[in-house]
Amino acid sequence: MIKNTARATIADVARQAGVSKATVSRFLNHRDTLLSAEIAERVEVAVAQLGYTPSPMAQALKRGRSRLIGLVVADITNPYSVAVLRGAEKACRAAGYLVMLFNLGNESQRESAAIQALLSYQVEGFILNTMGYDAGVDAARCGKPVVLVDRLHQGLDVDFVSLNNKQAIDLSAQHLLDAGYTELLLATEPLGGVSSRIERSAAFMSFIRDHNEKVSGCCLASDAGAADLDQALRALRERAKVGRAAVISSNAVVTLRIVAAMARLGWQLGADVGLIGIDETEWSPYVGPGISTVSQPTGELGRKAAECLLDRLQGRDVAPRTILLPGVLNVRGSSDPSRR
Amino acid sequence: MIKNTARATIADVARQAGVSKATVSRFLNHRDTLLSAEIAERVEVAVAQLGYTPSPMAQALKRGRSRLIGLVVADITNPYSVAVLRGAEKACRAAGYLVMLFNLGNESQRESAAIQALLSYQVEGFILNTMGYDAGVDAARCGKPVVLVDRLHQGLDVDFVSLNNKQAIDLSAQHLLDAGYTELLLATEPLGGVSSRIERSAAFMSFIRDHNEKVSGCCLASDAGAADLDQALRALRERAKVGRAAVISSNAVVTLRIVAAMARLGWQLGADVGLIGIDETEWSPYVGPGISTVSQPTGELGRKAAECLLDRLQGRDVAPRTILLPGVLNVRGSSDPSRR
DNA sequence: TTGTACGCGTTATCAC
DNA sequence: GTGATAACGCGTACAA
Repeated sequence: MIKNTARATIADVARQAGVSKATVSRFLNHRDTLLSAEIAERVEVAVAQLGYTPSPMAQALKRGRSRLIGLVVADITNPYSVAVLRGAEKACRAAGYLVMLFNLGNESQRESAAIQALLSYQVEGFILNTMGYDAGVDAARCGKPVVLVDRLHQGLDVDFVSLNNKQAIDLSAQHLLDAGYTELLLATEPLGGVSSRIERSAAFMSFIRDHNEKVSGCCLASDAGAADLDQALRALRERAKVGRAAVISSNAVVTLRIVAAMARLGWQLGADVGLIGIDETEWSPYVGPGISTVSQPTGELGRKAAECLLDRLQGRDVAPRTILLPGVLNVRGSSDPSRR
Repeated sequence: MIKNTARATIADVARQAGVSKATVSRFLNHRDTLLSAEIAERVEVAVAQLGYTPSPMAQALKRGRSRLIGLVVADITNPYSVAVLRGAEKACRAAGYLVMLFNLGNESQRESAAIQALLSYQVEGFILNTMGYDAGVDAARCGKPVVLVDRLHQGLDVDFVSLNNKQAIDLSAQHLLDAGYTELLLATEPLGGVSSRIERSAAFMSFIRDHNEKVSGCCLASDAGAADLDQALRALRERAKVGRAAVISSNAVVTLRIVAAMARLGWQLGADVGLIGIDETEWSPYVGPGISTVSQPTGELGRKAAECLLDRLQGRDVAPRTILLPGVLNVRGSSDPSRR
């Protein structure tokens, strides 16, 4: 194994090229500030020979710019977060930034610690997809730009990128209604101040109110155990005696819980109880008769988030923007038994 | 919104406490080197008042230690990688290290760039779950410890943590055999020099040889399109005229492809063709009659990888270790039609 | 156009 | 015990 080949420093390059460090630095940073072509040549060669790359650490220390962006996700296990992450990371990389990822593993009390850690590494801005228990505030307080994804933070008036929750819920509910389901249940994780959950519930209740002659429904916001969920589904079907019952699940995690409950109850997806879930996944088409979904434009959400941030990093100081992207309906057997 | 509160520096603390920077530094780093209790008190108070935290950047610059670990994954979309990542990140964090994640998005040519980027941020070591196209070598060349997860790199003799592929394949094949399947197919992505794929294929062929009186089988290593996969499955079933046919898929991605093919062909999982996949997923129990799997101890794999690295970071210089963890069988309907 | 000298925030080595 | 001081690798006034 070859030994510790210490990284070449700017001093090494300077020596090799027979110039001063300042000259090398200038060559690297502002090539426009014309240096004699001959010197430039010499430096260029030296850089190539030594395989020199500037130390971002030292650069960050000197100018405060680290070319680092902090990305905090509540739960990396959630495919939604990963998909958004991919889009954001790609956009940041294209702009010459490196993303430092911090995963909370659903321990929201670690949020402040995460921000602090990232802050200490001089990240220039944040993309936050977290619970928002007053942690993003720390970031904003330091004057670093912040973009929120999917979840608003109380008292934080910054750029926000998200699925258009109202549109997505309306799309789902209207589809269910069109498919002949009349008794609806929105299943979500406990609201707990998470804006997307709250918005989806509100949109759902609003839809129900607006269509109360044709359909009725209610919300189940809980992390309740299996027994409780089974009970809720039984009750739902009970209520639907005259019509047909269906569930809208507010994300992929909940969708899987509903599927598990249906399996326990021995009910057929679509036939016994309809189901449509927000969040498209790779497995949606293959579970039972296929699970209907509303796909989020996750890659695009991530890209937009990154764009907002980069925008501000380049100095544009505009009013906080809210970017809402529409979901797309994927109809499958779980909301249309005729399909299988 | 409150303005740019610049981070407090060690100099600020020193001034506030009426001591020198050196004293503050000593207080922070080696508290053992006794300082007068009175001074220690003063510094402690000043640190608290100013909410001072050392700048990892400056520390890294000075001592070369960044408390950063570079983690490169081939594809963050792969749940396996994410699960390993979680385990590793947790262990690193517990040891006071921050993980910098780099996702290749399956563009293996970016591997070298990733290592370079991470290297420039002075990461102290690497955990690599990548194709291994001679990139880890860069890392090792710099004398930084490297741990490989799941995939060996040619010419890189370092710590290696992985599923025991032979055990996992034997477990799968034996189970299929016990369940009455006699014509087996191992479906994998193109081998392409990826050690885990190669090992799984080899273990499979070895199993077939060792049990050739009871069972026969072959490998399908391809990223072939839908038509080709369908064709391969038809051929498989053809060969199994006298007995029953089953597929072992070498990871979750391939499992989903097989499921899709079965759906296209209108065949029943388990009854028409058996299936068992390496990699347990959250959806396995709910696709068709449930998909049998071999779960990898992903969290543990990540933890072990981190431990190996931290070990060397603390100076232990031992011979490269190979840690193989066993898989666990989850029998479901896809390999045991009686279950549903 | 190019080089010198200083400072970014730390830590380590010396004196005191 | 404690305080100057130099250095880590870099960027940039300033002088030349």
